[in-house]
Amino acid sequence: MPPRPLRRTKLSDIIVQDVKRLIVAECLEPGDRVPSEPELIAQYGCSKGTVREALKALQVEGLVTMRTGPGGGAYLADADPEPASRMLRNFLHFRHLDGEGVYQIRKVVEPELAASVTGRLTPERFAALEDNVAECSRHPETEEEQHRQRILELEFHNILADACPNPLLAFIGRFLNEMLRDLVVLKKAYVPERHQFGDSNVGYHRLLLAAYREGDAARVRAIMLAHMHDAERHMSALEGEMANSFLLEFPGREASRGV
Amino acid sequence: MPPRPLRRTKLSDIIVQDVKRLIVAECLEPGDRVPSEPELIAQYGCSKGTVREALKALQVEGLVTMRTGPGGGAYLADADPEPASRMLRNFLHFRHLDGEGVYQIRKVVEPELAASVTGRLTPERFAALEDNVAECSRHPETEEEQHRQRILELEFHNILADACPNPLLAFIGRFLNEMLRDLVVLKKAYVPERHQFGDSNVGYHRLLLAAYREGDAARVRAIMLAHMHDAERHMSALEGEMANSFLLEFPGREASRGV
DNA sequence: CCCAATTTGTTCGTATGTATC
DNA sequence: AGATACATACGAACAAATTGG
Repeated sequence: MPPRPLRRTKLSDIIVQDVKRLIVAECLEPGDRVPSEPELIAQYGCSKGTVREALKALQVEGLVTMRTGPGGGAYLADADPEPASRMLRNFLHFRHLDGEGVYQIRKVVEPELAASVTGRLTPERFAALEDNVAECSRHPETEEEQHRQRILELEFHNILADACPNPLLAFIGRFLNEMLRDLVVLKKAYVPERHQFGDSNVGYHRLLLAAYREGDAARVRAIMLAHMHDAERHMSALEGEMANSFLLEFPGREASRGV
Repeated sequence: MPPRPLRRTKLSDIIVQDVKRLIVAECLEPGDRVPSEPELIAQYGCSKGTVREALKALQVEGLVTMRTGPGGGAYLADADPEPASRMLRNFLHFRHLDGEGVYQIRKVVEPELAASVTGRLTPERFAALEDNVAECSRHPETEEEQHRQRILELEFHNILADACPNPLLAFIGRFLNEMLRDLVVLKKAYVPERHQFGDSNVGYHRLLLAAYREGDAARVRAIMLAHMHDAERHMSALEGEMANSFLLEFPGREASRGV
């Protein structure tokens, strides 16, 4: 008989790993059922609290969602970049990443991303891009509206990311936009006289649309590169250091889902 | 008066958010104490299980580590890219990312990363790079050793990432290497006759070292770009589709910590 | 509309392992 | 070695949410 069970690895962690193995072994897809609380309790002969911790971990990792009621339980969540994005912000909270750092990456990523979606823009996305440009072209009446336009300008790049067939490249692009968005939102020392920044951005966006219509990937890449250099210049003139509170959720962040 | 307390958001999630707010408000750093189980129980007037779930969530997010015994409790973990990396793999498990996709990003990220560390390599890192090249130059006796050399070749790029002052750029570089590493580890259909791939890689690494010694960032960038194009060529000839089991932990993955 | 079944969410009490003093 | 403080784990119960009759 085993006098000491001697588990050095916590049981809940084992359950987490086993469920992950189950997911890949059974080729489960989003929406499929994974073992529920009672099932896991029976399978591992442990208490409710233990399996709840395991399910909580899977939940935080964005792999499952829990539903109450009959037919409820744990279900495989559909792929969501949010958990990865959140963890990456957690990580960066303890490092210092400034606007310069964001643009160092943006200058190489955005041109590649933009060029790669040439000829892949659906009419819907084209319309969304044109709507975005139109919305950003209006002269802002209030300072708040100007603020909103800045965020909308970033949405232009998110639409391009949505069209990008490379999921990792799209993720990186969206994440960079998110970083810049937080910076804009946080920026109290917002300088109104710099609305020429917005004009400059919209100008580049218009050039990009023209290049997309002609399907000229090389020109798209060149325009986007120039756009990034220009934006970096405006940005570095504006801000000192990027605010380091990536741990927090800001109002309106969840609004950037989809489109 | 409120007849129904009506918590629509789960209490454990509120605790998680509050603790995060506390971390940024108090400017806590890795190693600092965060409220322990009994403290949170008293503060929120809830049960153990609830605060345990909250702490579990913070643990999965890589923000805290738990210690037992007197003076134990929850402590702020030092910044670790692993949780973000894990979540990103979770996300990509449900998308399809192939070798081509990895190299699309690698071709723009690695040259930028490599160029940015020019003049920033400490003697220790220089020695590590030279050791790496020496180790990879030895003619592999067994197939297993050849396999190990491939992984070591990726380590060359990780050393460069360690020297990169941009934390996000470094993370992306390391993550791409991790993806390729999993591909190499998984690759059963490993083709031994392609050991010229290794020779090619080591050749580029030697050229990079020479350019670093001269502090020529432009040449570093050019060499790395050529290196990536060459590696992509070898890679795409080798593999069909990248294995999609990023959820799992592979043996030896934890060995990639540091250096 | 209510009632009943099902499943998660939460609480209390208790016991055990483990590290510190 | 013993006492303390903390996480870890178990079990039984109740509350809340959801579904279907």
